Amino acid sequence: MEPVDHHIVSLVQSSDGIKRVVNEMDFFADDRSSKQHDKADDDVHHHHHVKTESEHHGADQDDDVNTGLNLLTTNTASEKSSVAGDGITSSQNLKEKQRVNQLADVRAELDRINAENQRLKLTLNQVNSNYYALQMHLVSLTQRHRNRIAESSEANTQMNRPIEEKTHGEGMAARQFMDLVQTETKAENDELSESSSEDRCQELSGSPGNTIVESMERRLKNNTSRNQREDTPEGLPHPAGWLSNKGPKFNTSKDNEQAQQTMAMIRKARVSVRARSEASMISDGCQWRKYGQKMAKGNPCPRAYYRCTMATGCPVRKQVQRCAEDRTILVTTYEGNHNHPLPPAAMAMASTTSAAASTLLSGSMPSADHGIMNSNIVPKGMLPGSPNLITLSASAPFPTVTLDLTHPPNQRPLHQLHPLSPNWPHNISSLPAHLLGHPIYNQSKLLGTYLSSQGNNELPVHLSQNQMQGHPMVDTAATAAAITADPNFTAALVAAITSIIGNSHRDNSGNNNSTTSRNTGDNNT
DNA sequence: CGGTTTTGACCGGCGC
DNA sequence: GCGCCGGTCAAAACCG
Repeated sequence: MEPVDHHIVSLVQSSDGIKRVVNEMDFFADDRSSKQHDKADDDVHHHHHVKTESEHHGADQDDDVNTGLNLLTTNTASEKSSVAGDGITSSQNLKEKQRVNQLADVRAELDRINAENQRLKLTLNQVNSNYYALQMHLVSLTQRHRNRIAESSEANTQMNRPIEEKTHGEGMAARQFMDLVQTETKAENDELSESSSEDRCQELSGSPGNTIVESMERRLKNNTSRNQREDTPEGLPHPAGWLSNKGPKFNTSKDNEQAQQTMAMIRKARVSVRARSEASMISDGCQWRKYGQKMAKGNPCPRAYYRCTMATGCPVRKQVQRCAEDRTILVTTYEGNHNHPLPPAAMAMASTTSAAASTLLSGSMPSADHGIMNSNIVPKGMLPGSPNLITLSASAPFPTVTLDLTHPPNQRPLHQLHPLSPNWPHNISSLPAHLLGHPIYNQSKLLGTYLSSQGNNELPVHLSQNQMQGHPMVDTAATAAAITADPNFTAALVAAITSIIGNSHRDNSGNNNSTTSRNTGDNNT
């Protein structure tokens, strides 16, 4: 909303006689220097300019102060007459200026409040989404845990019962939750012989952005079968204090059907990552082979098509294209599911994009009841002064979630991103919350170590440990914060992966991006 | 020599 | 039916 007045200023400053008024209206001078007059901003300015015109028109009803509008084109004879010909005294001009200023001030305040309102709505929506996702995961974990308890010996039952009982408590502590996750993770490892190897492989695989979908599908499946046995999972904490009542629950077959339809739709979803990079392609840990390049309409930069070559027949594709407006931004769009386990490097990247996909998943659930997804559920520009991290769009045949990692670092200092800070951004806190317990979630530890290895003391360290010790949402969000706050995220990620993973997993991980390695010159490592 | 990139051809969907 | 467009194929070129 700030560019509104900024634009007013720039417009009126080009005129004679109104310049002083304009300067007084420049409430947002701080933003001026940071704004780029790219196409997107031009659109915003144009949008607000309409309001500016009406604003000035309203002022014209009281006084003949119409000069600002005419500045858009040329100074007309009528304008000159209105300024010089009517003999308006300086005091009247001053009053007029004051009125205009007050009007602009009120409008700016109104815009600001509206933006704040939208932001709060978004926050509420994200919180509900996070709670819903956690609910899904918790139901799955608790049910499996209960099954194990029923099948285990009494000794094991005595060990597990406290954990189970804790899950019944209202407002289960995160520490307890993570204990459960740990127990369940161990249980899953023990159950490897029970579950098919393919399923396990799927659990460990997934292209960036779709692993969470796979996981959620299985959780949904588990939840479905369990709901057939019992309507109310005992392990699910009561909504009060933990879950939102608005969160969709698959307690009926209708809900399950709808949810599975949603899953089918989401399976086709794409995850787009926007990151500033000089490289021709960001390194995400997978091996890719370029199979085509086309000039897409509306973008002078060619679009490159890659397919995953880490395993024969892997259906995962990705498209890489530079942003037309800002060619320093590289847009990578992933599609499909890996049919092979991912190396840690790829999973670290997946933890980022899966967060976006999970947001797509959770955020689309309510509207999915109608089979329609709202386009741009998170509109761009929703958060004044802060970057847009996640954008959902269903305008395409398949829903697309965009994870934006392109915001400048000085726009949101890292110290403001500390989880304990009151300035903790709500939009970031909505990120990968329900990666908890997901296999890729554990890779956050790697990512946190990567980031800390880059010498940035402000970045969260030992994320996984902290998450295991009772701050799952906060520190997972800190991971995303660290990612998004780092303008050179790709470089940091690649360097860290190379330094840490490369030693022990040199064979199948690290900077194994053939395309990137070939384009070493433009890789920002 | 094997894997990858390049690049024109080809295909299918979609709108007019 | 035709053209446009996005996506893919595949042969040739390229590279280590």
